[in-house]
Amino acid sequence: MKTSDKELKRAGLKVTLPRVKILHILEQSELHMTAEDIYLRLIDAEEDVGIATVYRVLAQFESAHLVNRHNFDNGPAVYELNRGEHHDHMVCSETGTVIEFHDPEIEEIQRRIAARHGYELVDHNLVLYVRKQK
Amino acid sequence: MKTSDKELKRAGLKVTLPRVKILHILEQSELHMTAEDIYLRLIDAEEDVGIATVYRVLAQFESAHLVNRHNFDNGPAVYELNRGEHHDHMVCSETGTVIEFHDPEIEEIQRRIAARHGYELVDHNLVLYVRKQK
DNA sequence: ATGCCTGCAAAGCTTTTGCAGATGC
DNA sequence: GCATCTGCAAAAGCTTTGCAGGCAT
Repeated sequence: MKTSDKELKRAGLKVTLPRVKILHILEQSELHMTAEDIYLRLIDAEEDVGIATVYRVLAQFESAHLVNRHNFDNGPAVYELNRGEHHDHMVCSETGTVIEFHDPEIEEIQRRIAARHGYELVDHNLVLYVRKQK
Repeated sequence: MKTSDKELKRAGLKVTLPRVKILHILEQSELHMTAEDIYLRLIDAEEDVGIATVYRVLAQFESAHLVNRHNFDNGPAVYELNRGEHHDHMVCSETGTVIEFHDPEIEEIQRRIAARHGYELVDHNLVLYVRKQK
């Protein structure tokens, strides 16, 4: 049994063709994919999977923490495989390029800000909108 | 002529009843309102304004930097009057309370992170999800 | 065999757009 | 008077849901 199959089992999900295919697509693709991106790849591969199933599977994967979903600005949601290391995103407002980064200092400051208000940090969402330097 | 009328003029917008009403509602309300919230207040006030106009006016206000739009998680977009001082948001994941904060240090670090990748910071979106300390 | 899973189509929800008439300047 | 603006309704874009049949275990 393949490791991706185990990941599905561990998440309490039956090992079905759509789920396996979608997991593989996420593993072998660019970082961020919309449900439609994934759907088109399935069509390309002659797999007969409906867009509704793509959304359902992605929602299940998200609950199981196999993937993370992001809502950049407006536009459709994008999904990325959860590879364990937390990171934030930087989006170029001109080209749409997405860069990932991680900064321990910024995370620490966030914790302090929350604490200053009597809270503890559970999660956060940080997106920098940037432009190429001239 | 009222100051809110001047704000509209300055933005290159004709002073029309829907625009004045929407601006007043934003001035006199809780921090974050959806287009529908605003629409309902207009209905309440017996103003005959369509939801399409609310969206159009809010988009114009956003272009004119009179309001800021945020997309928290999914759900509808929320709008808030631009009162000049930039701030970020902290949302309590248990009560839904929204707290505004501003931290110059975090802004500076963001600028540095962008610069480190050859970009300049245009804007950012930071939301902390927090929980009351025990 | 059974309960979970899927495709299809239809509906849902938020937001945008086309158009003919109304309004501000 | 003329361009801009507005309400209405319809469409668009993304996502969810109901249902009848299919598949994994």
